[in-house]
Amino acid sequence: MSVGIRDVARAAGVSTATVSRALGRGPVSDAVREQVEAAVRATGYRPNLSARRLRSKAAQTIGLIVADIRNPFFTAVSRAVEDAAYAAGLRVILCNTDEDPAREALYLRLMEEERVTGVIFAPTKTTADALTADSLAFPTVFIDRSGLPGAHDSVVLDNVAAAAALVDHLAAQGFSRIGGLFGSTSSTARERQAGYEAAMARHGLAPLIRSVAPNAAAAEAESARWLGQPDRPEALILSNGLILMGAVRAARTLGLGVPRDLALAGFDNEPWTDLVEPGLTVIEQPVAEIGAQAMRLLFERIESPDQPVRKVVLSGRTVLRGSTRRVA
Amino acid sequence: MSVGIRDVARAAGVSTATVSRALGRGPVSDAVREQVEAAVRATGYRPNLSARRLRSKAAQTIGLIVADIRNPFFTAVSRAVEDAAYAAGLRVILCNTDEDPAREALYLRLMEEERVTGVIFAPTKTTADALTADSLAFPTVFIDRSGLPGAHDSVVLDNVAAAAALVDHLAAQGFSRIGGLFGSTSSTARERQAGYEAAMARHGLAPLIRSVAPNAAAAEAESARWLGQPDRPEALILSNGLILMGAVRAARTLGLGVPRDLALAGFDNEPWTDLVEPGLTVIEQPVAEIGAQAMRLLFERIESPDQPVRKVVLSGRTVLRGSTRRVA
DNA sequence: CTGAAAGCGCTTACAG
DNA sequence: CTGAAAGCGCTTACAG
Repeated sequence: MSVGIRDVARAAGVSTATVSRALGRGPVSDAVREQVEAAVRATGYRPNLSARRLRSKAAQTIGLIVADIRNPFFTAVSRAVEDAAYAAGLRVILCNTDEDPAREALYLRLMEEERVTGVIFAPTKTTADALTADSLAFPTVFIDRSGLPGAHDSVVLDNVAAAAALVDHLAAQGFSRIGGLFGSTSSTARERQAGYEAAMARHGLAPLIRSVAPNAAAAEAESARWLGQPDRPEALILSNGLILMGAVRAARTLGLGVPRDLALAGFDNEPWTDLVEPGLTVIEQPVAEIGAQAMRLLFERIESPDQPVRKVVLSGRTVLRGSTRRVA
Repeated sequence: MSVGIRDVARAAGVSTATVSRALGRGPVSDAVREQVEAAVRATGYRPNLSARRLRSKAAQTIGLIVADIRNPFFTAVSRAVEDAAYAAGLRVILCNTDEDPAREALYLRLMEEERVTGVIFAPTKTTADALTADSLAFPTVFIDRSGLPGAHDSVVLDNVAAAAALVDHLAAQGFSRIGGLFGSTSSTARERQAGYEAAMARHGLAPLIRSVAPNAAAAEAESARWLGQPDRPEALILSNGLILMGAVRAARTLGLGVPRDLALAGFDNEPWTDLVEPGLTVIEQPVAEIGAQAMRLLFERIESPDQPVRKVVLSGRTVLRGSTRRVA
């Protein structure tokens, strides 16, 4: 029924070992290689990847575990990862945890069972804090988020500097009641919060902090509560694109004009942020670079398992738009 | 080094066959099952999925091949597919073709080599038209797009009706120079174009049609050329969310007010479409339902390979917003 | 309910 | 460069 390597061998008049070599990079004569290729075409043979992986003990697979595939940041990063992986002849298993530690555990177990070559992972803070250098059975690079210091290779944004840049800009525009709404699940949100706090202190301003599940619906609800209060902030910093969207919706619903009644600045230069009036000031992350660097670190870790742990910190770019312009 | 089923068997004092049964749904005594589970915990055993798949000839895997993962429509559908798959104990391989027939061929081949249980596929028109009922070695459900009539199960929108609804609305608002910008790669764009043409004819209006690669950059460029002409349309229908975004950008750049200088209506109720002023009129697709129905068709096809081909046609919902309001 | 044995479809030393 | 044979780590008839 299904055609296997034996059928190809028979058709080509060679052994299965030779077929295997001809299809891989083994040493075979040109004449034999052509015979084998003809036999493959004639039989419609497709190698069984499960058998190949089992025997060769090389899964040729990398796992990509992201926190939320609806977040364009992760879609963009994952495209960069996939491009690099397929260019290197590796397949990608994409997993989506929804910021849920239970699902993270599930997928990490799956990675073990797949015997993956390596993993790129954006963990929740809960999971990251529990993972020591030797808790993972495969080479792993953290992305967007870091874990215990020195435990894992990682590629992250300079979150402290980026958040501070937003505060500096708002302060320079004359805003002083600057609030910060940060995600509750990631080390990255904490770092952005720390950068915010440090910068606020530097400007002699009192910090106004709330945290929220990093999705648009939760952010909208929390923003609406906050902005509905009489002593509401006059400017808001939002720690990612989803939270930024939630805040924009809340401002709309409450009838707050941006930036007249409320200035807005956030993270992630998503395609819609320059389309909503008057344009949203954001930190743009080098998404393609993050994905590419993560793959580079992963490949190098696979090559040299014992090399020191590395952390690549990339700078964000501040994109100034109308949402933070001081209205006289 | 790595712990295998033999190590577990030894630790539990049973045969490997018994371990295999205890881990699966084989008949084993409760006492033995507990011993085995204890041995699994003690040894840290993780089954090798490649070996399991090879031996059992059940990949427990479905392939999901989408045209563009940057398109939120496909991200949304893929989440629905994944939820259903993981609930059924199946893994998902997600592939992204970028509307490129060469990449589609590559991934279809990969699906064969993985011996997948089934595939959900959003093909380009080029590939769809080349795929007869028996050209695929695995059960397949087309999604968002259909192929040769009766060749494959599919879940699609009622594209003709949806496009007509947009034309009807614009015509009712008094617009007559209504243009249509459609994607160039999918059967779906063609159907939307057909619905547009029929409705225009019904209203006694002359069709104005252009087509473009279905991405924001190409759509922006084409829209800018079109809208820069003196006899430009006074209203535009855009065949998906990416093209809609491109058109919005072009209108911005040209300084055309919406809807004063240009009315805009499109497909896909993406989160940003109600945020850009004055809100964009769109057809909302039942994305979760599309994913869930596709999985249902796929499961039923796997169950009953010889049942008749089915096509599920879902209705879109017209969401009216300011972008199509007639300004006196 | 349990075990011994065969075998899924490949690749890879080992010889030649 | 090529072939015969072993074996990757499981599951599954086949017996009992």
